[in-house]
Amino acid sequence: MQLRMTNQREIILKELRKSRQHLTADELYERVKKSMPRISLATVYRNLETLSAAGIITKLEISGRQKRFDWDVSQHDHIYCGQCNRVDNIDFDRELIGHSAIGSPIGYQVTGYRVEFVGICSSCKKKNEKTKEKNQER
Amino acid sequence: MQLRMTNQREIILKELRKSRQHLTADELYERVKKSMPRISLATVYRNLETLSAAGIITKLEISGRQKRFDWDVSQHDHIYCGQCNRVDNIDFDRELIGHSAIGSPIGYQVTGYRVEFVGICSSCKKKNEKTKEKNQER
DNA sequence: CTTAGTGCAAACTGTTTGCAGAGGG
DNA sequence: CCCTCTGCAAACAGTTTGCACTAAG
Repeated sequence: MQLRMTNQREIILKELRKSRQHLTADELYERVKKSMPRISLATVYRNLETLSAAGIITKLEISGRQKRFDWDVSQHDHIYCGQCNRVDNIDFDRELIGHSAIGSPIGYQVTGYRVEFVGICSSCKKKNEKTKEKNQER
Repeated sequence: MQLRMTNQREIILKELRKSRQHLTADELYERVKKSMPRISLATVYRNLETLSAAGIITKLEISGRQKRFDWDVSQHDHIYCGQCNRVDNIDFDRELIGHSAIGSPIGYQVTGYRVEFVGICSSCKKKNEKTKEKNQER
């Protein structure tokens, strides 16, 4: 099966890369629609699937309901905001987890692992402080 | 808001603990139905939510579509089979990941992290070997 | 030309919710 | 008795799919 570089595929890829973020399919759909109003959400889903299968982008397996897609194919870890679900990259020394660290995998053949950090992003932090102030006013 | 120990809640909890596994809501529903046929899936969902909010069980934030629930409340990490999505516990020295290991969290206040191992479970491994043999026969 | 890709609508999966009635404490 | 919990059905969110048509190579 060979890949064709269609117009929609090109725009999807361009928008994802331009965003420098970890977008969901529908976030990307909203952006792509601006330059290609008749594109369908299904096409966005299909292309994200195809592109990640081809290794051109990465599908993020992250806690939470929505899948996110990463224009950055190099291996790295993520942190997500427990409040707004925003995802960002995080520097983290993966070497720390050697295979020696793994105990009894009960018959599993371990093929990999993911480290996922949780936190509160700066904009939610600010939001919370404002809410707190408001509550104190009452 | 206080918790009532209803019949259905008790059975749900009992079945989850009895299973010694990391069940999804509908797997649990199937089991509970045997002793309480008129229970609804919504009740199972509601109770799993309530019980995990109360800290009596744990809701697993695991890659993949379905949520799973763990009768074991103590902190531990998991490994899941990339093929059948089965989830098991894994021994892993969490001390290895000190906060020192974390690089630039770009304004995040880090509250925690999850380590999730991926692999192929023993029964899928066997299944694969059999399939391979069959293919060689042809 | 051939066949991968598209838009649309409809299906599907996992989960949540509104409501009226049931039953724990 | 009160108020949380239940069963049911319907709604919901995110994603996938069948189909006839379009367009890339």
